[in-house]
Amino acid sequence: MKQVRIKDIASKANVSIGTVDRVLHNRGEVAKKTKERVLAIAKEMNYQPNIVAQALTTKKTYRFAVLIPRGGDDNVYWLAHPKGIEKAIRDLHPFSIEIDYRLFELHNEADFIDKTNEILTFPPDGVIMAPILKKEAIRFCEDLDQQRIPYIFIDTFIDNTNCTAFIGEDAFQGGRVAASLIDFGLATDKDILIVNLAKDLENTQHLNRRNQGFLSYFLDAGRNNGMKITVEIASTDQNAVEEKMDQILQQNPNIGAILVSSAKTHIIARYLEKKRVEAILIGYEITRKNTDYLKKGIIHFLIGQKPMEQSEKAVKRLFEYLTTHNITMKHEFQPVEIINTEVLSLS
Amino acid sequence: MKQVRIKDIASKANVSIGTVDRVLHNRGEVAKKTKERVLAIAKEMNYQPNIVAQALTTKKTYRFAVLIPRGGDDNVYWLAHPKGIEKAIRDLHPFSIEIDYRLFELHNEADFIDKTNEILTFPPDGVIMAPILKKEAIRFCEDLDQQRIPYIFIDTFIDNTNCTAFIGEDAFQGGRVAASLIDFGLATDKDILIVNLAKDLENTQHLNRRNQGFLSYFLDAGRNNGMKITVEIASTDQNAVEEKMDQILQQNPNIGAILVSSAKTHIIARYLEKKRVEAILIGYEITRKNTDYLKKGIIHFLIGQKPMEQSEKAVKRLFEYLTTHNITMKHEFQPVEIINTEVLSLS
DNA sequence: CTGAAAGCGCTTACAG
DNA sequence: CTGAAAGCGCTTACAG
Repeated sequence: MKQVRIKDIASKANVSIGTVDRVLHNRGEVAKKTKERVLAIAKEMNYQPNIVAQALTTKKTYRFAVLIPRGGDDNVYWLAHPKGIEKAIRDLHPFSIEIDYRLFELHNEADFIDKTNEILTFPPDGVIMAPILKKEAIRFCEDLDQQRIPYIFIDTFIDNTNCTAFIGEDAFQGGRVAASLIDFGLATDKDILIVNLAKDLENTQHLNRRNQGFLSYFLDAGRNNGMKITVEIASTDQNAVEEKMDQILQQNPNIGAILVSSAKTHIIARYLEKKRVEAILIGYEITRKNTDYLKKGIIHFLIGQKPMEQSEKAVKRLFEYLTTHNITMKHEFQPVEIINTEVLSLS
Repeated sequence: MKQVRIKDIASKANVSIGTVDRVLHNRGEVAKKTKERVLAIAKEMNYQPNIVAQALTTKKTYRFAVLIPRGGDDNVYWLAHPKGIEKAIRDLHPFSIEIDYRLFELHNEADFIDKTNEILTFPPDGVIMAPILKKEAIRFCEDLDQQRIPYIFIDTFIDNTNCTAFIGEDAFQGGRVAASLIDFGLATDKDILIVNLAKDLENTQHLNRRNQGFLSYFLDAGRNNGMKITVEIASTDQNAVEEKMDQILQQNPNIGAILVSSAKTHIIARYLEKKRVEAILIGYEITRKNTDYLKKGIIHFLIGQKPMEQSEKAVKRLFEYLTTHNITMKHEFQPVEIINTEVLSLS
């Protein structure tokens, strides 16, 4: 079981270590026959490069491009990802990784495309991306495939691409978790309101999966037998929200709990606070605006999808892939976490 | 800011690199004057060894002793720690770490002392320990100090030792989290029963902190204004538990929720199941026996202290300390997690 | 007490 | 197309 070195391969294949290296790295200039022989032997001996020696000689700095939406005070979810990336870089010390952040404006296709083009020109050793804009992302993946640059998806998954890995939330399960919390805290005869609150139907697929999970919980096992009412609010404008919510609550006086399927939970929280409506409120994402209402007791629970951990894993997987060509797990669902004020005060 | 090598120190000090190495590693055979000169220069140039080169030449395998209680089917908490350790070792690849597990029988002082002596004889490069038996642990720490072997505490902290770091649960906060969940699900006029269920008062300090946290929550903010009743059950024998619980519940018919402050929650769960008592039940630790009752809906939530993560961090910290002498964080409280059936099905 | 040389496993010019 | 040599930063005998 001891380490196989290129030296061992070389002597077995009757060539020099230089030739083995050329074969292993596909740098050409090797006779087809030799190449095949070396490859066969390497495989047979189960050669794994010593990445310590590699690091020492090349002193290579891996360059990763990170293509995600720009975070901000109103979008702390995406602000968290870079923190996870920095954590991974620390963990990977003393190997050297350089991150090239390309942050695009949410919902701005042109900006997204610009950023992808920038990435293609430097180009990086690997890409970590949130393929939120599906059409544009697929196009980009094709370009990356052509340049043989590996890429990992975070947050959102797209089928039929050659992504090295995907790391993200199991949205369906996230919905079930939200449901189980409401089920625990709500009287069984009360109604539940599901609010889909998102500008431009952003990320609808994700939100739909959450809602499916939410409803599936009650179909399977829930004690609650009140109505489940769903409402779409396409604007986050406070007035629009108020008007709509007033109307719904008036028509359904028996509502005892509200689920917001997106990170915009704080908007409904603000409404409940202003109108002094007593109801259980549960939503998604540990953003500042949300946690403020959590602390006030207006939001009862938040379901978090651990963005830091997602990005941290993405960097580690990509590095592992580049150094060893191993893929640990193609699809990895990050378990969600249940957050309330008390858990929050610890982190 | 580029890397300083021993070569740079050597030329500045007008000695050979061999001498620099001898000084840096305290291997003697160096004139006092030279030694001081080299040390001064190294410090001035802020020399940091290149651990990649180091690893390549020495092929050193770090040996860590792990002194924790033996896990088992009835003690899955301690079974989880080795998993975290293995995870850390994988993450630290290609550096080589060898773990020497010294698992002692809980509450067996003689066994604990035996194991500490075994550790002192081989001896390891560092120790990760759960200093549960305070007196014996302090004695051991003194021996380690003398041999200049660094040690990290997990699970339990002891003051006035030279431990490199501590990683564990914030038990007080864990109690608050449990309280907040009961507060969410329980009618405000119902009573709450706190069960301290532990053989031989094991780990009482930890359990006490949890209970203090639990009660502090209701003093601070809770909506519940029922009674808080505490009962000690010193035996985990099913009959003893039944008798005691029968008595308590008869005397206090208004109890709506039960908190078990230890991992023995499943014993109360079994009681509730058998007697068909309807009550909210919350406890600690994600053990198999507990999660079985979680799935049945008899335990509603478990508070987990992420044992795997604790041990994983311990290994990484110790390795970091040995290679760089940096201490990232002396005390690190692992945030607790809220677990119910739905979250569980993800992990 | 000190220095010079060899070697860890790999990559990178360079010579043929 | 292929091999031999130098070098990454460090440690380890060995010679003096």
